Amino acid sequence: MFVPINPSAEVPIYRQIVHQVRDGVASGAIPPGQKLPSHRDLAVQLVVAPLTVKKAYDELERQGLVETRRGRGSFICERPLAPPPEEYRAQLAQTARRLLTEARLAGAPLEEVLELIRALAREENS
Amino acid sequence: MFVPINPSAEVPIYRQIVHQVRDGVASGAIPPGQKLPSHRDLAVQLVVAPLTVKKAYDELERQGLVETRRGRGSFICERPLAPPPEEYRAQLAQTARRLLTEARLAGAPLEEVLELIRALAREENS
Amino acid sequence: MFVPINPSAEVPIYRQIVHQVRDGVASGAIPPGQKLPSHRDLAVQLVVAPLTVKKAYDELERQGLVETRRGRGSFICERPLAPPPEEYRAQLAQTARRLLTEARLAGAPLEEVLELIRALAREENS
Amino acid sequence: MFVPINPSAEVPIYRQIVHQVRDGVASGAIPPGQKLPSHRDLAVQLVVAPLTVKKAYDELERQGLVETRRGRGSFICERPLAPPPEEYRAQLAQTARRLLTEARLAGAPLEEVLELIRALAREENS
DNA sequence: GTGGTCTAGACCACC
DNA sequence: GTGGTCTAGACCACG
Repeated sequence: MFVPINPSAEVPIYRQIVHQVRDGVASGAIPPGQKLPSHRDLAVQLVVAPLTVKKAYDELERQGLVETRRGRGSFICERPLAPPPEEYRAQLAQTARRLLTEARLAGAPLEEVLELIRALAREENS
Repeated sequence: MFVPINPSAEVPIYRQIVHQVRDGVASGAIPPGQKLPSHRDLAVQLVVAPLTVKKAYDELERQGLVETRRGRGSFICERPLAPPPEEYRAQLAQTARRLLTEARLAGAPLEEVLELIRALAREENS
Repeated sequence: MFVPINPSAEVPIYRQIVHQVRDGVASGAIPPGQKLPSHRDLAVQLVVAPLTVKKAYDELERQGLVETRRGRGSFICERPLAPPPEEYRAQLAQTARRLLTEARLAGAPLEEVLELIRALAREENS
Repeated sequence: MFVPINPSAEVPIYRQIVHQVRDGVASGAIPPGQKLPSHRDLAVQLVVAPLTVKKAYDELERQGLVETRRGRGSFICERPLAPPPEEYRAQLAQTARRLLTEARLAGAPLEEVLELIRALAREENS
């Protein structure tokens, strides 16, 4: 369920974990209500410090994606999240813009970018 | 030609500068061979330390997008880049994946993402 | 493990540090996986500014010889390098050519150059 | 007789010119007594500033390799140079050491380095 | 004037 | 404690 962490990557370890959970939820791989591993267990599995996993879970809780019940563990929220309306669209546009820039510099035409996205979407739905 | 820096943004200042130049080249706003401002001048213009601009220029040079001639200044390369084929496509796919994740969590359907990209592409071509 | 820096040498300090590490790895004096001193500590030891050591470490990382883990430190890569095949041989030939030129102008015959190299090789292997 | 200058190279232009002359003399391509082009002519040919060529000629004169006669031009000295004994051997050893380091990191065995040098020596003598 | 390097100190995020 | 970034100023070599 979790893929290995890259400790040399530029994005901090705790955020790599956050992304993994968010991706899992967005793609449906992790269903609402699902119990997450204890931060200690996940730390062992990912070969990182327990505090680091804890920080990721805290971040997810702050984002309203995860709920922690004392003595029970951490769970994906049933109604995962209220999409913050405007701000999020802006973020979306910015990521899209970066994608376009990268594509241009790599010499990939627009149509190829669109096809790439369609392919990824199909892949995650299957 | 350069837009203001956001010194409190999460992405480091030097990288904001890198992105501005890359975006400019990708969109055609900065033509090949164009001389960039001296790193000192740009530092004044952007209200940052000269070393910070220097670091951005160094990075761009390492990426093969910019060429520096001592005593002359820095210039956009004539043939801006030998696209590192595999590696870059992987990067592209990863950015695309992040875009999809963000869209899903924001509740935006696939078609809306595709339309957003098309709109941005049109906008930059006009 | 590190020898003193010559701050008045023509070759920049940060590159002297790069060379020391490269030499150490090439000769086997610094084994793969070895942790390097923190750039602050090494700065104290070599009596240079921390940023200068940092610049050297960054360069080594770009060369694929060193791997940096945030909050952990910098380490010699386990499989130190994927030798960039062509480019590196060209560099080798160029250095060899400079050696020959220097030898000729110093009046040293070819055989003496060869013997010098053999002697250095023996010395480092012992 | 002169090969193009690389204005983006790390080694300064004037020194690239110095090297070209030194190499030419060492290999015999430029015979003693040979007249060098005027610094203005060479500047045109190499597409650099006249002052830069002048600086290279000055350097060569300081090294005792070139002699300038006012109104006549610059000439390679008849008895090109008194080899500064000790200092130069030390320099030689240092260059040899760098060659060995590069070779090791490129994975080239000692014998290959020796053969490379022999090949270059043959090449220049032919 | 331009880039190349270096310094001494600061603040922050991460582990 | 560790790396990551930034600053403000300095000096030098180059063109």
